[in-house]
Amino acid sequence: MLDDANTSAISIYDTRSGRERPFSPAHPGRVGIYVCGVTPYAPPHVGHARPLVIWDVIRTHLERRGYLVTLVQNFTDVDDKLIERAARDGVAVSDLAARHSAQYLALMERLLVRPPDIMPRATEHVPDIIELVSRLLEGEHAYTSHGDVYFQVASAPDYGLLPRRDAEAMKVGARLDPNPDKRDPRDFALWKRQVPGEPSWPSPFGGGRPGWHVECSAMAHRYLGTEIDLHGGGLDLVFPHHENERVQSEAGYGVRPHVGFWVHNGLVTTDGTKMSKSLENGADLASLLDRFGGPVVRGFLLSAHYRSPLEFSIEALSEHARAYERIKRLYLATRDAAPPARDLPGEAGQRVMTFPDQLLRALDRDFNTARAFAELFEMVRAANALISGASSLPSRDRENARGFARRNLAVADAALGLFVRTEGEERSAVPEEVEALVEARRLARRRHDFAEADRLREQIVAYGYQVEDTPDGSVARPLGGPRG
RNA sequence: GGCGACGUAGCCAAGUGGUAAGGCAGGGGUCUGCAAAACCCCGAUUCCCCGGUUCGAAUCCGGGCGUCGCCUCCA
Repeated sequence: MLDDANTSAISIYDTRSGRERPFSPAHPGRVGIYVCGVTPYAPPHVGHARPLVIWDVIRTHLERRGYLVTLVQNFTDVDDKLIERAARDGVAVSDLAARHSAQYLALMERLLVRPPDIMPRATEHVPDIIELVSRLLEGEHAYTSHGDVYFQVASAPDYGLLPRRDAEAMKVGARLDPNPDKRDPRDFALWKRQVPGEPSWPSPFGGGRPGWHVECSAMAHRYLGTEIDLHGGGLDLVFPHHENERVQSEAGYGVRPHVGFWVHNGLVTTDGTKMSKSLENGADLASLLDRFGGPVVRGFLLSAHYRSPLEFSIEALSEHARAYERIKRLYLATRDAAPPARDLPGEAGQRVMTFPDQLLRALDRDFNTARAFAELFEMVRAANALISGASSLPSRDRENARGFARRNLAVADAALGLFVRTEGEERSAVPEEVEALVEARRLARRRHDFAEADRLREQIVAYGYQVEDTPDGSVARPLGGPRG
């Protein structure tokens, strides 16, 4: 099934215009995406996982619709926070950044996220940053002040466009910056002068390091050119980060607009408030992955539309784990099914056969993963009804339904990333002792000694397993349902 | 204080003008030695409140109330 990229009906919500618009890239058939990554100074929490998973789905869907996608996601590996933390812990900034970047990549893999095409680091693009700052100085969009370089906000007449805020009001409303080196409180640092003990690089405007915001403009330009089709990040980056990035890119590279669609994801909250590293109320991503497995955490993050706020709790995650179990069970039950050979009867049959199209259509509409899951669950119910349940279908049709289910789950897996394929994460084998108890119980049931059978079941439960009797025999599963 | 977003069943959550998806929890049934799983049936005469536009509004407009976010650390 081939899709013509030019006729696909993808629409995307754009923060700048405040509405959903039909998507079309600057260059037909190709999409350049820049997503703001992290400043690797602390272990990630669930909130950091959201954009990772969302952009994995977006990227994959655009590819599925025929686009050639380039996804760039950066590491801002030199920054105030990093410097403070490194000083506090008595380690080198580069070591701290390297350690947390590596951990971030490992967690990304556990979330079943494909690595972005390019993952640039700010420290490896200092020449690009210097070049941009030089251009801004030449164009008089920036000025130097005691070794610092500031962007002159007054030179961007439309400042406030992205956050849709009044530029003058921002001047008044801005927190008073005690920095007398700035001409305007809204001005922001492009280059920070060298401070002993801090990382620094030589530059035409003196030794120092990049300010926050420039690195993204420079790296996006380096890998994607002057027109970025999709630019993403958390909603909390809209201002100041993305707005500053926008004005400096447009002023420095002379393109406007330099971004087609600004795509911002809603924030993950706990107890009704935003999760953040500084507040330390974030649930540690690594421990959640240990407890629930990649697919469940991933599915939870996709269970709401990406722009909605998402309230995190162990209960919410557990609830999603139970929902996921329905999908996983069908997956396990149809793994060995042969490909579908002919049409399925009835309404349920229609539902099952048309699923791939329904799923893709849901994603066309601003990557509506919540709706995609609804389609998935409806398909699962219809497939189960055909395969087992009250189905009166002949076995040939049932087998065919299994084939369609397998195909559908493969499609859903490709689009949403539902199932782990690596050995290490697969469900661990049932211990021998438990297998022995299952066998003993089978014998007890065969001689109709149900009291003994029930006693053995209790023993199996004591091992943390639950036994299920199916037409194909009895199987033990870990309590809490299938994992990963 | 300014700007923005959101407010849908017990809980989570789709739905942007045509008469309320899906999931979890709960109740009843089928199947089963009993369970589990699966399937079937049951839930908002109604979408925070009040007005307005319209033949028709959860959806558009105005005004309240509430929650959250941003206003130079932030995914």
